[in-house]
Amino acid sequence: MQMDERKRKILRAIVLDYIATAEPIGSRTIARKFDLGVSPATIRNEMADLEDLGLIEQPYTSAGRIPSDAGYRYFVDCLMDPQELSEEQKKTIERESTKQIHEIQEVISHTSKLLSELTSLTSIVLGPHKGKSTFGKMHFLPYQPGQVIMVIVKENGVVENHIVDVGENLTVEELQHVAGVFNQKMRGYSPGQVKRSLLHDIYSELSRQRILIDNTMDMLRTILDDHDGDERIYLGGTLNMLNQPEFKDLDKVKTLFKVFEENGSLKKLLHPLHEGLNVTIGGENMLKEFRDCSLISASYKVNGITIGAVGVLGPTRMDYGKVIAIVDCMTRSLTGVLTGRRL
Amino acid sequence: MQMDERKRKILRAIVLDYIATAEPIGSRTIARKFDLGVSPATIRNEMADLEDLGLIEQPYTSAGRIPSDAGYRYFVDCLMDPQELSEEQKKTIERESTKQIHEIQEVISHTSKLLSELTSLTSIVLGPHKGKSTFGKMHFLPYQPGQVIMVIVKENGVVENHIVDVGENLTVEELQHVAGVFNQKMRGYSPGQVKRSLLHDIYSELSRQRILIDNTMDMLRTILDDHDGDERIYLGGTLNMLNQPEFKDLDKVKTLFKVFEENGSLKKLLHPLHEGLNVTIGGENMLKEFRDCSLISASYKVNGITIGAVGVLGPTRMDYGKVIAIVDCMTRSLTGVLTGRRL
DNA sequence: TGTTAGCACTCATCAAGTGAGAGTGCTAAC
DNA sequence: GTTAGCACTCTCACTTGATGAGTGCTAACA
Repeated sequence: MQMDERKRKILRAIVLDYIATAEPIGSRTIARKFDLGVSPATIRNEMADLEDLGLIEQPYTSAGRIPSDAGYRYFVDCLMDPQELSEEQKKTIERESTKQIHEIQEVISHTSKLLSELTSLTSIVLGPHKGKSTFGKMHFLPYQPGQVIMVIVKENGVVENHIVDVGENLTVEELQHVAGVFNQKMRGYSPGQVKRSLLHDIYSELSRQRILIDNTMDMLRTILDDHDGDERIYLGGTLNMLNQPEFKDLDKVKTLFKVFEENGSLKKLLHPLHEGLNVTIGGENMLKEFRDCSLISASYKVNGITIGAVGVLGPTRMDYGKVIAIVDCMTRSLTGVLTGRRL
Repeated sequence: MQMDERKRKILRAIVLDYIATAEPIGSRTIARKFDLGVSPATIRNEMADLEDLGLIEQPYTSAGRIPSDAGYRYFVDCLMDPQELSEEQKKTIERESTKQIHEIQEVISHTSKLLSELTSLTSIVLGPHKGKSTFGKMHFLPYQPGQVIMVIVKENGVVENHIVDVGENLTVEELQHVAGVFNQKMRGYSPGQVKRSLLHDIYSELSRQRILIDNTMDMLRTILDDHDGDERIYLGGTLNMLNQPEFKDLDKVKTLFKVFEENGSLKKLLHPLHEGLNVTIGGENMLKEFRDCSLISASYKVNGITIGAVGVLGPTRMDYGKVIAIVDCMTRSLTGVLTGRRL
């Protein structure tokens, strides 16, 4: 059995109506709402075929039909008219995106908020990963008696500072000497890679400042080995999920929000995606908790290099056309805002 | 009508049983479960009195009774036996509190997590406010061509760093000169307080570095005027609320979580509290969304000065004795961990 | 041969009704 | 002052029946 034009029209009608109403749709309703020029009986026959093809299903005997995952997939791939955002919406995105250009974190979190507001769904944004977290350069600055500020510049350009206990008061020259040795020996390494010999070198060159060295190495370990610090997950509009009729069941809400809470799995969800825009429908999803959800995601770039991703999560019954258009526009805008900017 | 010993016993029984079962409790059940030595009928008479006193109420005619807000209040103030944590629990708190002593943020967020786990309720922790965010000292460090790292030490000891565009390449000496002027003129001021005259001084002393000055002042404004940066709210175990029978209604969950999302109101909730431990029951609460909730909160100190607060939020029907003991122990432990430490 | 009308059948949903159970207030006896 | 007894109330869970939407099948139709 093959899909013909009429089957396609009927499937399209079912998907569109179900997206709009969240109610199973019957042959009669299709005939009434969509002008296909055939009677409900004919539509019934076609629907039986569509069910055999696995594109639609019945929640229970003698209810209307709803699209299956495969049905949504067919719809997204073949039936959907590509949707354009209105000029007004585009302008909103442009305006909002360029509003907070101060810190990159603000840009990202603002993006997340905007996405969830525009779609009335949940947005998941994977913050920029910033290249390898290896040692670049170090400075010491005076702080309090017995303590100094250690400023670390990582090789990817990220700057962090921490307070380090010195042990006893050291002179500016001594501090500069210590920093100099670190800078000379450690560039490009992570503490895990620092070989015994190297550490030995540092110790032997700097005998008196043992406490400082130990504390500094401790600090470096926590700073540089902390891979979670980069790539933060930003969630927006999680509450929107509660408005979806598919989540009027408390247990579903619980399992869903549990996933939101531990964002490790969310990272996995967004990570392995291909370049450009992806649509993941229902069971195609890696997380079983998201079996009833679809994810529209896309990667964003800085200076041509993919460094993060944004996604919109909603029930499988979502307005794919609209959401895809919004996500697409958003990543373009984000890429535009970020390009030419130092992270 | 006065409270006598028997009335107290009955009220206590009602509160305890309702806390445990979440079901209205009748005279017969009280007589059976609690050994008061009187018959259900007598208890009924006493319950009628307690209802007249406003301490208990009936959800509907001929259901059992449940405590009113006033009933809980009486229970907490007069009837509750002060509860001690088991040695094991105390040890857990001690051990967990001292585990993450690295960053103060980690200590706080860990506290929040621990609190919600121990109570199976929602924890709200108000992070430390760090005194006045006024200018303390500034350093410049080399970064990229045309950019420098500006390190700001605020008067409260907080250190932050930001990248500043220099305009053109300046020498280390020039940078030090700029920093020196800032350090001399601005200590103790917030940018809002910087008078025109002072700014004029800085400009006139540093003619060539106009771009650097402008960018630096911009940065300072955002860094020092950002009051929200301090006093972050940490939430833990929000999902625990979903396990409470009083929140099996989705609409309640929605309004509750809406409050969690915008943490401005949460700050208000914790802020105006007195020193030491507070119990806020049901309608006593400032937020109408929390009318069905009680909040056990306490402030914590560093070196004798109150700098933040922790709270546990649950349904009015919560185990006050246990939660109070936990919150109390927790703030003590937190105070202990933080005391002697620089923020 | 594809399309349509008719019809019997299925199933969820809703409203009304019913009985059990828990609890109360009142009264009268102890 | 306390208690037993009793009529009464109200919720809850369950049943029942009507309704309506929708289906699949069959036979007639173009």
